[in-house]
Amino acid sequence: MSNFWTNSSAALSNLESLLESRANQRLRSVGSPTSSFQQIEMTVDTLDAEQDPRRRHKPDTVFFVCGFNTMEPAFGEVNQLGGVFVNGRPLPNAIRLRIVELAQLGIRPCDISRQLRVSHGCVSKILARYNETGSILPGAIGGSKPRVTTPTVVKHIRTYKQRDPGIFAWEIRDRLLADGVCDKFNLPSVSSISRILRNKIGNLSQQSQYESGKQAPHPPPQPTIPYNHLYSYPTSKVPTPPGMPTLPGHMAMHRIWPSSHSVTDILGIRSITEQQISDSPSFSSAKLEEWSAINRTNFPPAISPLVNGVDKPHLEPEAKYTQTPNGLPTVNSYVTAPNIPPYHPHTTQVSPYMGYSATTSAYVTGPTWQPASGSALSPHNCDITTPLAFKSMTANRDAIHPVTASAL
DNA sequence: CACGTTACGGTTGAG
DNA sequence: TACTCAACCGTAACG
Repeated sequence: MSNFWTNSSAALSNLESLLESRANQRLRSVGSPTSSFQQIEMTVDTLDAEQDPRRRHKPDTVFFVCGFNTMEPAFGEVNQLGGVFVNGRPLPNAIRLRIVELAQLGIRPCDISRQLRVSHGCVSKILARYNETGSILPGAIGGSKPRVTTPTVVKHIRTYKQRDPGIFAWEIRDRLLADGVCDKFNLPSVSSISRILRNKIGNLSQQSQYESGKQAPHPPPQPTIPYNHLYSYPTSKVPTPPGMPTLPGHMAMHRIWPSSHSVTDILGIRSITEQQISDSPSFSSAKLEEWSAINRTNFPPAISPLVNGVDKPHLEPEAKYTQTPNGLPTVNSYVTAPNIPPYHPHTTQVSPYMGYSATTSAYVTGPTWQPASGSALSPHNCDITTPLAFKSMTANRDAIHPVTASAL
């Protein structure tokens, strides 16, 4: 264990210098800091929007770089570790990814917490979620539960009322349960049923009194989709990625996590591998299997070879998000600061100017460029840089995301 | 000291 | 359009 710790620390150290020089080189190559930041912002916003259709028209919490964006600047708070966060909003994907990557390198959560200046509870939560779902991404925020009184339920209520105009709302409720139309979780309240009877069915009972004698008996209500199905994100909200088989109903019961949303895909591995395959017929399919064979459940941090190599099966939980195959973060691409600035617990409202730009990855810290405000605070400014996992992938990634790459 | 859990104050977005 | 409410968030504190 201690060996691993030593090794990973050394590796990390080497990697830091490697990436720092690489990032600095890139920054020089793109010109002014302004253009760099703007490019990063564009890239990051696009990527996040692609990852989460619910944010498609609205960027995630944006840590706008002061003076680089005409939009309203975001403000953050400083936690006890000196990291900047926005209350109520998820950490940027870059940070989330870093957490997972560092854990994969065998770095202890407490150390990750300190390095990234994220509370240990948050680190714990993100790692636990990653272990469970394979995704680093936050859950879907906001929205409402699906309505209980679905058209199917209303239809059945109508049927009951037609068959027995004198039926009470509570009896309807019982029958909905008994017939399997609803379960205890999505059973409408008596008041809801009354409201349906009043508003949606109206004079039906009266009408059916006249007609019931003539009508053929209604077929018994067919048990319909259980609530779980309803409560899980409706499949209509889960666009099936191109080339991905549509999930069978029982699969949709779970929160589907398309692999397009996995760390692997966020990092662009699939794109890379696919590209390699298409570009090079000789690319062994075993390579792909290699990726996919690495099961997330074999997550022991010190053992699992690559966080980025952990590909998610297509049927993993969490269907809320979609992501383009190139849902690539620029995680590995932020300029590191040689030293972590001291924690200044002055005000609780600071502008995370030098922070990670926005949502996904790319964030730039350190002395490369200083904001006009002179704020030394950099959210999650840390001295850990790129994971080892993708060292060999960077060239390919650059090709895939020229904008992102050029910004760094 | 490390870490899992939870209360809290906050944001978000469908209904 | 404004509001509600239940989902989520990360932090801080506790054990």
